[in-house]
Amino acid sequence: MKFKDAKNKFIQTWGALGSQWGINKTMAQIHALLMVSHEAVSMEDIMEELQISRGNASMNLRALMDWGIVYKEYKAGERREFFTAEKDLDELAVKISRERSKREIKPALKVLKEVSSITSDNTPEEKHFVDQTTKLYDFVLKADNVLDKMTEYKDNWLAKLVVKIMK
Amino acid sequence: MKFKDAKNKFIQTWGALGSQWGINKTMAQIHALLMVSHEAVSMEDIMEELQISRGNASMNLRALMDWGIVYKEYKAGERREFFTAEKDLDELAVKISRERSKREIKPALKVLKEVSSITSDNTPEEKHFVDQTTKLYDFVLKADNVLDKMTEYKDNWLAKLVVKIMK
DNA sequence: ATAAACTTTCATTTTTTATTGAAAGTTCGA
DNA sequence: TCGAACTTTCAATAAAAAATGAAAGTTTAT
Repeated sequence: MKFKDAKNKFIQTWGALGSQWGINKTMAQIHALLMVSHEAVSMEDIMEELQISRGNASMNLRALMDWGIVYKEYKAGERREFFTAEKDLDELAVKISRERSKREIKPALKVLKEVSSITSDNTPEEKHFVDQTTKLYDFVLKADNVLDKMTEYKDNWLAKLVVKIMK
Repeated sequence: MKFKDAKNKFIQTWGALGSQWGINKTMAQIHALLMVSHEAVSMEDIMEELQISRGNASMNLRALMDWGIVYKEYKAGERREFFTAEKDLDELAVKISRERSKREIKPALKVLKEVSSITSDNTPEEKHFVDQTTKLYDFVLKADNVLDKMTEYKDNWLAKLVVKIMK
């Protein structure tokens, strides 16, 4: 396979993977493109390479920057802006985890806590509801914490996590 | 909050969370409904409770069964089928992880391996591409394995994982 | 073997989500 | 302070995904 084909295949695959995980295809593709780009890329070049409109490029770049995984870069003597992706994969994992936790998990936890706190009439149905949502709350909270620690400690996560949990 | 409201809120929230993670809303809602249902529920009741069509219910129940997290149940003397969800959250996590790995991660890994194996002309651009995709392959492979072990060992995952990795 | 009771399928329609592109906004140099 | 070079916004449009519902399929009791 030639470089150009490989690059394209990578971008397409990353885009498809993104969709399956609730990230829009173009956003994932831009990210893919920047990840494997040696140097910062201009918006014009992103539009050209991915065959997308200016507005689409602008909005998705903004979203990626909001996620903290793409950065603007300025080149001396150049008016336009260039973009690079976070290329350190540990760092990338940390940022994605943090954002998803903040945006999705934490709000879900809040609701779980709320709904599991109804004062039950103690019909078997209600008891089961309270029991199940309470378990779910505990489970999600625990998972969220583990993920938080794992990413916080990066490479070292296993050792440090053991210490943290043991003590 | 009353039971009915709490139940509804839970179903809506679970559905929204599903969408954000690439699972269709109705599928997640049916799953939510079954999770907090004391007893197995008929298709008719699911349709009624979620206000969805027969076709929709049928297709999403099928999908949930394909994921291995919803089961058919037959009641003595009843013609129609009833459905229940996997309620053990560890088991649920295992099944979801396994399926996502099989359906999404493994195919992505295959592509990553493929594109990182191009014979580079050694332009800096190509070198960076190969380098980055190789790192990504290693990273995803490692993450996939950790998740696999974590879910395989369930409760005990930390202790066993330490043993596994140490030796 | 038939029909009632139920489920699945899938072409069509609806809803949701993403994209476009042109107008408005911004920044910078002269 | 003007205008060129660039970016952002957002109403309109397009594309993708999900839902409908009626016909076809299946199962079971008689």
